[in-house]
Amino acid sequence: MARGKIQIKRIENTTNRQVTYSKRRNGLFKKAEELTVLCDAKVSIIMISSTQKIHEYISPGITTKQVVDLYQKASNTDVWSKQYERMEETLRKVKEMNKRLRTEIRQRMGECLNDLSFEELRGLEQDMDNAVTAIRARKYKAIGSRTDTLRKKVRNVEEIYRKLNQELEAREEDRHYGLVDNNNSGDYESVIALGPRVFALHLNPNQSANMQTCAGGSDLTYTLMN
Amino acid sequence: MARGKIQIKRIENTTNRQVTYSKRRNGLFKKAEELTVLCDAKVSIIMISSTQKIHEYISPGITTKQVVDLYQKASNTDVWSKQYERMEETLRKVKEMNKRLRTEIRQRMGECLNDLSFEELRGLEQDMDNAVTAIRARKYKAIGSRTDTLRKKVRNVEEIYRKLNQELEAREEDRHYGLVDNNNSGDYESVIALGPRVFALHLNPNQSANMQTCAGGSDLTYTLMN
DNA sequence: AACTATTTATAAGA
DNA sequence: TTCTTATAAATAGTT
Repeated sequence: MARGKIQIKRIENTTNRQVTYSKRRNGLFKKAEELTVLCDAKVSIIMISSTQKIHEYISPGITTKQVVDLYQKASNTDVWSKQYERMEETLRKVKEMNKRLRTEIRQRMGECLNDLSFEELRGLEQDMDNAVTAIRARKYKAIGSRTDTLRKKVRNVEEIYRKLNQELEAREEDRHYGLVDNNNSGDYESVIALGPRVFALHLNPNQSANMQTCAGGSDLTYTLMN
Repeated sequence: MARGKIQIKRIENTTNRQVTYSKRRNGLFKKAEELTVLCDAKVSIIMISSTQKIHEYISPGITTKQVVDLYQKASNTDVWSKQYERMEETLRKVKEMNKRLRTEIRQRMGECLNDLSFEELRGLEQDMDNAVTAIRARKYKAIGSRTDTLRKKVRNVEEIYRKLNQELEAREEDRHYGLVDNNNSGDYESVIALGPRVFALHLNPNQSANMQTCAGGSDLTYTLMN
């Protein structure tokens, strides 16, 4: 385009090629800039030189990412980067696995048994029987430990009852001898009712145990095991 | 650049702007093409006009995707972040669901029951019982239809047996009167053993049915129902 | 990187 | 849109 016309074909001389690349790249970017301003357009240029260097132009007021996103949207090409494709594949597989798991659960719930062969049905039944056995065993174990806890609570209550009775009897005896001791003994708080030998233990309904609750008089409140 | 210099600023007249956009776009693409050939480079141009139309140029031998991937790698800009993030989130959720499904299956197999409460255990047991019942019912149904098939096979064998016996007796009678008929009768193939009235029916072991197999003599082979 | 002869791009008009 | 064409801009080859 100056000092002689040139053929549009690869410049074999490396230096010349790189110089021309640099000059024309600037020319291209300048044109892009003018276009941007004159026509109120947005331009993204990405160039890769023969030496694999990357240069870009992007119109002011926009990012390359935005341009590419728009391009992507418009061209309906959203399966691009390798990573994206890999992730899509993974997602597909995980979803597939998910579906299979759901089917298996449904089968284990007694649904969708139509596509099982007789042998598969037999296997599933066997499997389920074993599972039920395991679950039942577990449940019994849970019942057992729950019962143990309850038994301990009962023992705790019985202990409180026993100590209270002891103390009460001791005080009764003391009264016979005209002695009254205001000190508490033992590691529990005791409030002794003056007057008739009646008291109440406030228990939660499910902690009732084998204590009889007597009506009237002062209330005795004990902290039970949880 | 011709017929008078212009200011590089937005062209207010819409028509002029669009005409200039079109002309300069072609110019830009032509320059990009020349650059591609002369300098052995790769160029990607994406342009968005003021009317939001998208045009692109891409050098031969490469795709816009490839250019953008390279650009992404070089600039460390995740152009796809939005979509990528969305997909990542989806993948996370699906994997989470997957994990829960696996746990549920394991529990339904009688494993990993530790983190279930007593009530959950009870519910699971109930559920499993129902499922086992359904599966067992299904199995019995399958057994039923299998038995039906077997019964039909037995009837088929009995029928063959009956016809053979009939024919054999007819022949015995004929022999009494000195007559031998070489024609087969009926829609089945019959091979009559000369000599003692013994024959065998070859059955698959599981198709044994209630036929007694007689030893010795010639074998009669029949095609049984499948 | 600068120069400049020449080619190329293009603004305005048709 | 396309063609024309005068002129601005780009640039190949040189320094």
